[in-house]
Amino acid sequence: MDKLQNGGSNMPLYQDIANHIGETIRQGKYTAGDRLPDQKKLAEQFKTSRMTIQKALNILNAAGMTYSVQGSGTYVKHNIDEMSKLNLRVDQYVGTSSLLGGKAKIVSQVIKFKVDFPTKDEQERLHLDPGDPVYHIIRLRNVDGAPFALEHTTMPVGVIPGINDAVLHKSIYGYIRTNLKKVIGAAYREISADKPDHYDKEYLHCDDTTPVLQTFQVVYLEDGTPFEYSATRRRYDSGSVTVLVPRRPHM
Amino acid sequence: MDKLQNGGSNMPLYQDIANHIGETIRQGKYTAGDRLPDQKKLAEQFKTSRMTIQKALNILNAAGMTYSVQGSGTYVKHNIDEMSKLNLRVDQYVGTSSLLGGKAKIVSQVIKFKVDFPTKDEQERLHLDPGDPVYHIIRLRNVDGAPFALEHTTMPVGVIPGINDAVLHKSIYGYIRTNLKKVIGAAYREISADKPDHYDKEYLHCDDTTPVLQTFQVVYLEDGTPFEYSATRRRYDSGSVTVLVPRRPHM
DNA sequence: GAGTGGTCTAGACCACGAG
DNA sequence: TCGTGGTCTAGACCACTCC
Repeated sequence: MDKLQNGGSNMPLYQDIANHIGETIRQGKYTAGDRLPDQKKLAEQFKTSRMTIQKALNILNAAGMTYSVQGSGTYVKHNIDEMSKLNLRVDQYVGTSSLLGGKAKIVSQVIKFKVDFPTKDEQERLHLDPGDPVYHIIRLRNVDGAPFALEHTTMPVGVIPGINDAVLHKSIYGYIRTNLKKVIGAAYREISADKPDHYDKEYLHCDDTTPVLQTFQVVYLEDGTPFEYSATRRRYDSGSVTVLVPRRPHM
Repeated sequence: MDKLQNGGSNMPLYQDIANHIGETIRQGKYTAGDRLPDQKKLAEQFKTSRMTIQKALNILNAAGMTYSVQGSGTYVKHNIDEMSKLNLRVDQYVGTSSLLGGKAKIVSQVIKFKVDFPTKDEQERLHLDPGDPVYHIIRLRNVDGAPFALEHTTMPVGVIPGINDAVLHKSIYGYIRTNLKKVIGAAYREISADKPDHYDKEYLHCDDTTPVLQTFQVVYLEDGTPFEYSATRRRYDSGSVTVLVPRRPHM
């Protein structure tokens, strides 16, 4: 019947089932507002237990494709198309390199690169002692030949050692994952508008009436160690920052 | 023992256990980097099964307090303090009324309130036909007597009926939850910088060099029906928008 | 190999929604 | 009252790290 042709996948069963049901929905077998078969039937259909079906449905619910109502059933939402597009955006790694679909050509120009002791503010944000050195980096990001953003980055040398010019021209995040084999965790962002400073005027061609969109962020490793404190500044007409605010969770 | 004195709580057991462990961590019994007792021990300690303990730990992991490594253990993160603060911000309902801790006094001044047919853009965003009427609302939000934000709101009359002047001066969201008994779901936001328009100049006292921070959002009900399309405009010096980007989830 | 978390089962009872 | 999803159990096996 509806057996999974999973084959050599090493994915958990509930993940496979979630993908399978999600695919079924996207194919239009169930449309907006429809009720899915109940958990007992799904368990029989996929020859598994109800707990496993529930894990699968939880994934679909969290992904915004369906929602469950106790005593009633599990239903297909009315805006899957948009939500799945939005989830893609949220599901991307932090860092400018992935803001666009990865298709544009990004060239980084290093404007400043030196090592200092951290300021008071940086000590607090990055959990550092006054004697722990940090990199201070300013890079101009050019997209398809045009200046796009200015990135002011501070990183602790002790957490992310071995940064050099070659790394700066490629991807710092790739270096952290591949060479340092560290797992990147959550990030905290603060988005604000600002008047242009002299860097913005020089490199982004701003004048006094050109608003700047600033995304300031602290990024943490999986274990909670902060490793990046940065501000990305862009002209107001170069796009926006998108956020998906999920439905209020439990805790 | 470590028995829970839950008493008359109607919270699920795993939620109680998560709260309990979280409280223990906050009290400093476990500090940054410490490993928690393994799941088997926790199950014995709380007189429950391992599956229930896992659900509790999943909550703590999702909340950013701990993280689990297969084959190794569950550990306390290094930045609980910040993360819990950030989670509070993310955990709040959408709408200006909760941007500040709820302590400031907010007074709404209705600048415009009428019913129209939707524009092309609004039809798309709110899934409407050209003949479905919408409210067009502009409100000035004053915080502690000073103008703080301009909210341009569009809502479908068919989804949110019965809006009137009394509702506008209080909370639209409260009206939706309490009177219409509808459940609010996820929201999509787009944050950008902009030059001031004539409303901003008149009501927020902007001049030509004053950047404006605009938060544009579409809010959905639990079943995925979009019910609000709005733009909130503030002066660049009135604060920022904060976002917590969680660790990349499964789907 | 011992110890850990991740997955999965085959049941059970409870809470809630709808007719 | 019946059907639904939510919770919970007491085990089991597997994948992974290295205590």
